[in-house]
Amino acid sequence: MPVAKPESSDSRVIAHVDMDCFYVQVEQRKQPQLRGLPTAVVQYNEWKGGALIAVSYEARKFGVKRSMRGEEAKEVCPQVQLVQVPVARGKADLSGYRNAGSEVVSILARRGRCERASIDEVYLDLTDAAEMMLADNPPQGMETIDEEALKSHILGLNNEDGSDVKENVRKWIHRHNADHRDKLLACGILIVAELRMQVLKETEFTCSAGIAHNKMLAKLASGMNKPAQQTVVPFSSVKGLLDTLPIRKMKQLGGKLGISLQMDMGVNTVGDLLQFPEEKLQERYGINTGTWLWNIARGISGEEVEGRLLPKSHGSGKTFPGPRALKTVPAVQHWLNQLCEELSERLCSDLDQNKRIAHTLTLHARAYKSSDTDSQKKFPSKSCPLRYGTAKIQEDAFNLFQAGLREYIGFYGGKTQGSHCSGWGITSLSVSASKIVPIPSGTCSIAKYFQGQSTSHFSSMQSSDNLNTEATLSLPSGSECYSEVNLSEPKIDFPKEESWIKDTVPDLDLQEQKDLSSTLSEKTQDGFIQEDISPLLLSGCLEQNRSKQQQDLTKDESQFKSEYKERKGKRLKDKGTYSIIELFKSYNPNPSGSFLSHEYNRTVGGTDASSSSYSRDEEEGRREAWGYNIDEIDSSVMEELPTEIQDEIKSWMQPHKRRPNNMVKRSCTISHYFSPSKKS
DNA sequence: ACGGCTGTCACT
DNA sequence: TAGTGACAG
Repeated sequence: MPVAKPESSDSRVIAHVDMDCFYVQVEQRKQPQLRGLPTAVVQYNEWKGGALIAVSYEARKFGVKRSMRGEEAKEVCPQVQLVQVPVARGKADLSGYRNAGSEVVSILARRGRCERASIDEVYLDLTDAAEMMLADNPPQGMETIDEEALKSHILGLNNEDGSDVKENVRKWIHRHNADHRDKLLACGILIVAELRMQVLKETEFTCSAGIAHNKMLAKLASGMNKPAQQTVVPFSSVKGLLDTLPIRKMKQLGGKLGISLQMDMGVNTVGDLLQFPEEKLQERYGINTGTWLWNIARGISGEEVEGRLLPKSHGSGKTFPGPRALKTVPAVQHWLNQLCEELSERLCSDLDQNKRIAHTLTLHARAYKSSDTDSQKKFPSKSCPLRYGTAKIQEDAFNLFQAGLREYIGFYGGKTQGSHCSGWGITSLSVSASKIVPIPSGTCSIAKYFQGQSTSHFSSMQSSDNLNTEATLSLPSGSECYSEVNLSEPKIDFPKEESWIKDTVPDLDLQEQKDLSSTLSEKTQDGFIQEDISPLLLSGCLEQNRSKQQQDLTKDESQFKSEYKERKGKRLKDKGTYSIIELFKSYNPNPSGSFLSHEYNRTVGGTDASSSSYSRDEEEGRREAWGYNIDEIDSSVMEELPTEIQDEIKSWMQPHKRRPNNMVKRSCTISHYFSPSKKS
């Protein structure tokens, strides 16, 4: 359910940039001969020509639509060029599109806070850039306005018949008597036009954009004139825009909530919403959503543009529709292995390129169960701490699947009362990695400190310091080491054939069932420290990049594990006497240089800030990734450190400023421009 | 037999 | 928390 956020200001300049039929453009850049031709991107060509997932504007003119099959598209447009999505490991591989999206983001992030909203959409907060332009070189004083900016669409601008549209736009941008908000938007027009031209020049991709005072309106506007155009929503046009806008066109109202508004409340346009008092909406839809609805009816949306250039999770999944459903455990395992391979690859790239580590692995599946009492039961999602390394991810994912399957099948091991074997089938599988946090980069002074005071012992092991600090200081709570307990659990050996349930799943009594299905969650509640496993996790990824002679490390892993456990216990017990310095000195699981050494050099070299690929907020996230409350660090430990380092640690530990979830505030700055009764 | 594959967010 | 569901493109 949507939630209302207070609006920080009603004169922000927010842009929403939306790539035009992005997948098509990516394919056309690969194959320039396709440019200008009606083109569509399809995935899985086997069945009815595959499903269309992107359609060029040329093809749309012929009536080709997304959600058509390739064959249908050929019927309405015989000359349509169908390009297949790349396939890897037997599944669609979207990495080319993801990477292309990153190219775009890195350009758009140049002028202000930038939020990657999806693979092909971005929000920008250009308020500061616009204010600066207004102060230094306001559009009102410019002699010429860029051609691309003049092609903008300005909602509410009176274009009488025969009038020169561009000339009207030029006048609007040049107006001296405009209010502050419109002048800011005028700056936004110029900035966004420039950014879009940059994108075109550097990536060959066109995009469309909306420019307004908040995200909701910007998003609405970006879709109004496509492709390759931009649309502006001046403050004064908001009411007129929303009045007749079909309610389902609003973001978040395209689903059940929108239907309910229509069916239950008779609301067909956003304007229709205005007649309902806030209390009525809250009564029907809850306090948060009620206020949110009341706000959006008035064009109020306080959502901030989050500075985030990178995704918060990675996933890899595949569906197995109908007859293709997976019916044996080995078949599931095979596909899980493929999915995990892809996921692992992406996690390693993320670690390599962005210095981020994912902490949670989740398995999702959909299943059907014929001949059973509750066949609509959902296959449960399961998650566990994520260990790096393809084989480990595969192993963990498979265990999650088995845990889910046991729960899904239920107490009787798949047998119904009539001792009839119940068939199950898996119709979709996906694995995802979440809780991705940056490896703290703030270790600069710590690294210097130890480099300075240590002997050869330390200097030869610089690269692992990063890991160690991360490992020992991070987030409390979570599991000790999932791998040690859960993975050594007895596993069921499945036969290759379909009837394994009948043949091999032992009949378990109630208590056993309970134990099995709750194993995963129980093991994570032991009060140990999640990041204790980090170096182990990482060693999995390191393995892949490491040369042979470095592998001696791996064989010491179990020893390292138990030492680690000891130390951790000690730390928890002897809180007052344990030294942070001891922690730093004692772990050196990776004596040779790893890929992390380059990160180390970068930060120590002091050139990090300029070369960082993080947005400002992500840099903050890096510091916050430690997630420690300063109070939780024993003062005697802190005192051992030089003040310089104490200060740095304190700076990472600053608590989040966060509003409680149910705090609903409303800005009336916009609302008082609307007439509805007492509310303003 | 399904739109497939991703991704985010809020609720409980 | 972990797990679920809604929504989007």
